[in-house]
Amino acid sequence: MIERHLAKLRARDDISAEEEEAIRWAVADYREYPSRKTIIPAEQELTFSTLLLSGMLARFKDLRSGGRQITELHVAGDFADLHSFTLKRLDHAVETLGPCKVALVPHDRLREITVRYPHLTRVYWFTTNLDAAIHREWVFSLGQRRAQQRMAQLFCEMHIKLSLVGLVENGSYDLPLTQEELGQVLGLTSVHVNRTLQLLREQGTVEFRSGRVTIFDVEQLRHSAEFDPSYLYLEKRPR
Amino acid sequence: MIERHLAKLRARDDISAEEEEAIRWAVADYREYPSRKTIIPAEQELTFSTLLLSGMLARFKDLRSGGRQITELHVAGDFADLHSFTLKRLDHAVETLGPCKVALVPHDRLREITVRYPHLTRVYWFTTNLDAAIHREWVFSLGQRRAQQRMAQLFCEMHIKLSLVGLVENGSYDLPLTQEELGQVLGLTSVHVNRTLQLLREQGTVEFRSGRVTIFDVEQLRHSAEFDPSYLYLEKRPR
DNA sequence: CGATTTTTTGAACGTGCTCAATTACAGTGG
DNA sequence: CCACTGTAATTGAGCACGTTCAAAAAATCG
Repeated sequence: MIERHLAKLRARDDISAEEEEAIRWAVADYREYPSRKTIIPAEQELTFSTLLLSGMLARFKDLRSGGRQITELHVAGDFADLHSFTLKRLDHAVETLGPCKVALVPHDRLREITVRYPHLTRVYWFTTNLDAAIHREWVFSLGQRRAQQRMAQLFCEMHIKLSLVGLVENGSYDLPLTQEELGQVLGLTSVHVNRTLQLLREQGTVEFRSGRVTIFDVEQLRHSAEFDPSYLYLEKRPR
Repeated sequence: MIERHLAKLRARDDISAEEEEAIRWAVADYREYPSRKTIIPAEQELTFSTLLLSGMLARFKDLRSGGRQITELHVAGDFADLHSFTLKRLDHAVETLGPCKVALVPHDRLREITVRYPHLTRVYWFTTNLDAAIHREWVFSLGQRRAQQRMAQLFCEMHIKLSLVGLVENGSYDLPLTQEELGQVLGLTSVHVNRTLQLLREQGTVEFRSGRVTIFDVEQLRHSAEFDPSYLYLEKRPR
């Protein structure tokens, strides 16, 4: 069940058999959720972290006056809230974007890992730092890129994240978002998302239809977004 | 020299005398830099992290086609790049916003801390997760708030961060940025920054002049930005 | 004091938003 | 199988926030 998670970790560093065993030991329970369900409310005291096994999750923050911003999209193999281990509560909520299976990892087992497995601790620390790097890229994107580039950048990012866990079939992958929600990721209205999607479609580089992205020309797409994957830290090295 | 750093840590959790000793041991060297100098270039292999003792630092990313986005502002007591310990290189650069004094902490000493001081490790892990929470708030702000709210939110955030290390004098603090750079933080042009500053000034809630922010009405300012400091995790509790 | 940077102002423009209506689509029950 | 319902996608028109370009005024620094 946690194979995708291990694949993600092993793409960045070696994980020993003993460490793998520790990870398996840390999982206390499994759970399934239906689509569009808030599985972690903001500000709530948490005693375990949630590891996504299949499906997709969104972290989001709401403005009292109506707006919603999605701050990260999680794919199978990601910890949705490993950071809740040190934060104890979250400044955002997490909801499912489709049916999801998750594994629950109690914080006291994570604490045990920090005591007994320093290297594994550093690897997990790395993964939260990777989330932060993705946040920075989104800050960059929202601040400096216009709608078209912004959307292209997102499609490139998801393409790589999903590739790592084997969920891309020749340039095509599931992204179970409505245009409204895509707008909540990109800081755009659904109307403008619709118009921007049409432009990209006409250019023939990428298409988004009924929750599925199809990239026709990766090079062109990356070029148009000035996409540089270095912030995804794809190289494997000792942490 | 590292008193401000300890103050910041101790605002969120207890740090024992032994842990304090470990932190002092971890500092290998001190350095000073002039204003407007890039002290950590992007993508470079790093073997130590930089702890800011005095002055202010900015993390930023450049777009090939010209734009620059500042992704975080660091104040005295912050580690500017503790995340480089696990990332090994950074996806952004760091520059001084005025004369700065820093302490250098070699990564191998941080590694030693992860082996010998699990609790201190969790505290440091927490601080990088706090950086990520600040990134999320910026993503939220750039995506959902308009210029005026966005600027108000930034002034509120810096007010709190600087308060924690005693650098606010009745609602007034140094923010050594030009309006151009403030625009690079907020995703706005310098022209619009100027006009937005005038609006805020006319409303009498806050003023920004020659690198210094003066807040006349904190409540009003927070209200106008829908500012909620929960993302700064100001409560002290065991990590 | 002169040189340079920063702030400020004006005017035209454009990207993206708002509001509102229409069309397409998916799921449901008869 | 089709009408019915609700959600999602699409289109249009007008508007506003923020940009661009350019110039002037003010502040800062040797």
